Amino acid sequence: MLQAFAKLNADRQAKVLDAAAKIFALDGYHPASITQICEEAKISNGALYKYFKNKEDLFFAVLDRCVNLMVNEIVTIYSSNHNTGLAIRMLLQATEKLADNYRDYLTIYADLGSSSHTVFAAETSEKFELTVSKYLRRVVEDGKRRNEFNTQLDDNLLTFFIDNYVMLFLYSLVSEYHHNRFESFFCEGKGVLSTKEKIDLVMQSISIIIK
Amino acid sequence: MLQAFAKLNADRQAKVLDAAAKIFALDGYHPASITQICEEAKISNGALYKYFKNKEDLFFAVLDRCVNLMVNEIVTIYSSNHNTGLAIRMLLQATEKLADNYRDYLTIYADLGSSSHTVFAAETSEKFELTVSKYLRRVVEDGKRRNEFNTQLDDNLLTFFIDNYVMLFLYSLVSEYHHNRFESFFCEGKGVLSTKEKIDLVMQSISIIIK
Amino acid sequence: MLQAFAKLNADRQAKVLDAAAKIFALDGYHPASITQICEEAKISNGALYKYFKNKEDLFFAVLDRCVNLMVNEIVTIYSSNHNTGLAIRMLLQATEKLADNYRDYLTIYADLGSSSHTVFAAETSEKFELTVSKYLRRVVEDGKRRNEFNTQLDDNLLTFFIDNYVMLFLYSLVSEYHHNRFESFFCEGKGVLSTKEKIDLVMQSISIIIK
Amino acid sequence: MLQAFAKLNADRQAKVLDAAAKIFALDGYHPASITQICEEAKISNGALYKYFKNKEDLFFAVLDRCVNLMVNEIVTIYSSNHNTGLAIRMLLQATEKLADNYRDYLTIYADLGSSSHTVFAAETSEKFELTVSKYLRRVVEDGKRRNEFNTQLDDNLLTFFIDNYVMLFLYSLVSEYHHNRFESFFCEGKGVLSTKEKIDLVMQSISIIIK
DNA sequence: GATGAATGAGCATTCATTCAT
DNA sequence: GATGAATGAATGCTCATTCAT
Repeated sequence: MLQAFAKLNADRQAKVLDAAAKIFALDGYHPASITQICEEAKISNGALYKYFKNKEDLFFAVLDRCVNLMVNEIVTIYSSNHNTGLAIRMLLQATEKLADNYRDYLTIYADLGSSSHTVFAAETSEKFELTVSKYLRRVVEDGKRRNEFNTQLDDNLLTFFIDNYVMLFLYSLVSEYHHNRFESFFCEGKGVLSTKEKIDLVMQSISIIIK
Repeated sequence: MLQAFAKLNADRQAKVLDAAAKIFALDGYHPASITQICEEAKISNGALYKYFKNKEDLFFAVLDRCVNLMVNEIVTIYSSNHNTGLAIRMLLQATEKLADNYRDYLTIYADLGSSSHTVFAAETSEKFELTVSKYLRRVVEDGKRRNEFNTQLDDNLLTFFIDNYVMLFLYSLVSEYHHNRFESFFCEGKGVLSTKEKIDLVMQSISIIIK
Repeated sequence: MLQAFAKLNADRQAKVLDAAAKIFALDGYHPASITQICEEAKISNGALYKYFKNKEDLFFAVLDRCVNLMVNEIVTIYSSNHNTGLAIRMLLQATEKLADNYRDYLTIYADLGSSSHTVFAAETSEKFELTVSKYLRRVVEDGKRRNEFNTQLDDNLLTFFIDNYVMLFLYSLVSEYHHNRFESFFCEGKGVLSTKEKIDLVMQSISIIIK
Repeated sequence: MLQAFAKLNADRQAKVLDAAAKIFALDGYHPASITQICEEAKISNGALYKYFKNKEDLFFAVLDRCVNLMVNEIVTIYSSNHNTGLAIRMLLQATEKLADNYRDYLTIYADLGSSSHTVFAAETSEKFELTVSKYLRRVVEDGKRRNEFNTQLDDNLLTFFIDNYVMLFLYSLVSEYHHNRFESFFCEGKGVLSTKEKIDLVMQSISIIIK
């Protein structure tokens, strides 16, 4: 990101990044075309290159916004103090909210694991994963203190357990492939599960470990 | 896939598809270059277009082989009749074996969820997922019959529960990103978990539901 | 230059290099456009990049041909054995011939001294300069042996002396600027000096040192 | 050059032109970038286009200053009245001084002969060449009057003779290429000739025609 | 008057695909 | 049947120039 972009007002910044996010989410990094992004953002090609050094620089800026949006969403629920089940449900709902408001960013985040994005993944994902796992670790510790778990699994395994669900739930919100996979277990490919129902199913599944 | 390719002997077919798989696995579908694939396969550019209509057609052929290899691996353990824990462990080990012998194909499979591959995912993934979930459903049913579970979760949720672990374990074998995520729960990014240890951790986690 | 170009028959090679030379001569390296060169050569954009790694690679190929053509021309007069005056005149006539048959290459050669071409000059110019100065040194040595000089200047200075004329004569053949400068001394900018006349003037001037 | 530039005080004018000269000298006209020039001159992009109609207009302004600086330098030695040898040496020293104080301008001047600068050469070079050749003609006439020449060459050829040396000496001061060529005659590429030594060599060479 | 953000035509280069041999 | 040379549309990117402020 270059100086010129930092100087833009937040609205215009968001407009450009959202346009880029849209195209990157649709096609992935490599097939996404700068021309298309410029059209979407309604700025000229030259303007984009005043804002960002190159395509990669733009992508990193999108990833940055991506992480910020996601981390913010977690932060809003962070200080809450609920019982284990509710705390987990709130994380799932925060994820749902992200998918509603910032679907493109969430899609990009979910794509970071794919091989063509390996190069970009490292720094980016860590920040979000750290936020989520910090949240979950607190949930686990609080839960243990309150004696709400009915299992002897250590904290690491419990956090891992819950995070797996959160991750695959997140994927199912933005990837057709993962959505289909999710549904295949419950409605034999009829494609009718709403997000609310998915949350309920995840919660039922997680409830194994909760008293 | 065109007639000309079908007529090739199996070895030559495998050589071409393996070469394509290697390049597709490395870069993802779009960045992968036909020229590179031809070089890897030691065939001429023209030959490739005698075998496949276009890049997409080639990719589908790779996906086909991908699914066959993976399904075969599951099929070899299908008829076995073990207690629930061992049956699940065998599935994880089958996955490990795939990563050892056909890493490129497994990588491609793991990439199918990403947005730039959405177009290709539908038909392909279903077949493998179906095989796995059929296997797991039998494991669940057998386990219930033998009263090896200590939970009231219905069959769907149990299958879903186990499959989630299998899926993320699979991802962790081929995606650096998912491998790091996996480790982050257990060794704070020191990057030292072997596949065997990962299997043990997954098994510990899954053991919650087994008596 | 890539393999693909080496495989082309000499005619086609020449056609491509001549087209490139024409454009490079007209505009200089940087302003010259690949598109224009392709049009001139009547080959597709893609073909050019099968033949040469990039614009620079193409330019070096042109420079190579340039030096070869020029060196060849000198070589044809090399073995001759004339008195000093005639030997020098033959060098000037060889240069004239180059300007007639390969004007674009000679133009490019003359441009190598300009700052935007500094990067390319080193290897290229040396070869031609060496050929010329080897020729002139022999002329000087032979002349001295035959006692045809009426000056005590050492061999280096004599060679330098003659080469200066050759160089500026060469420049005057391809650069409007140098042609005008040349004429300014003799016909007050009327622009009427033929190449033959220029050779005569140079020979008159050089004749100072010859008995 | 636009009105706005003419209104600037001389210092500011020089600052802008010197900046432009620096960049033009470094890269040649076409590759030189307006942005870089503005940065060098510490003025805004917009300001430059208030001062000059376009890049070409700016270049002409630089050429104008170029010629003025060079002509001035010659003018300072013009009225002197020395013997032929010294008069010529003074011209070479004036050239050396130009290279010391206004290297960029001298570089640009030396580039005017190259094909990408043909468009700009005409008007510009004439003025300087005229000054030089006027100076040399006077030197030649004075020399003849004083009977200092030992040759029958007519005035034109004598002026041409001397000017050739001056020109190539000038080139050798600003063009690596011509410097190397110069040295190649005297020190076999060891790259050790100082400007003073070059002047001495030129003077030795020219001394052929002086009694 | 001065700024510097915005423009968009133009560039070098790549690559899936075709087709004459 | 097989080859690999040729194609040309499309890409990321640059830069002289304009113009609202």
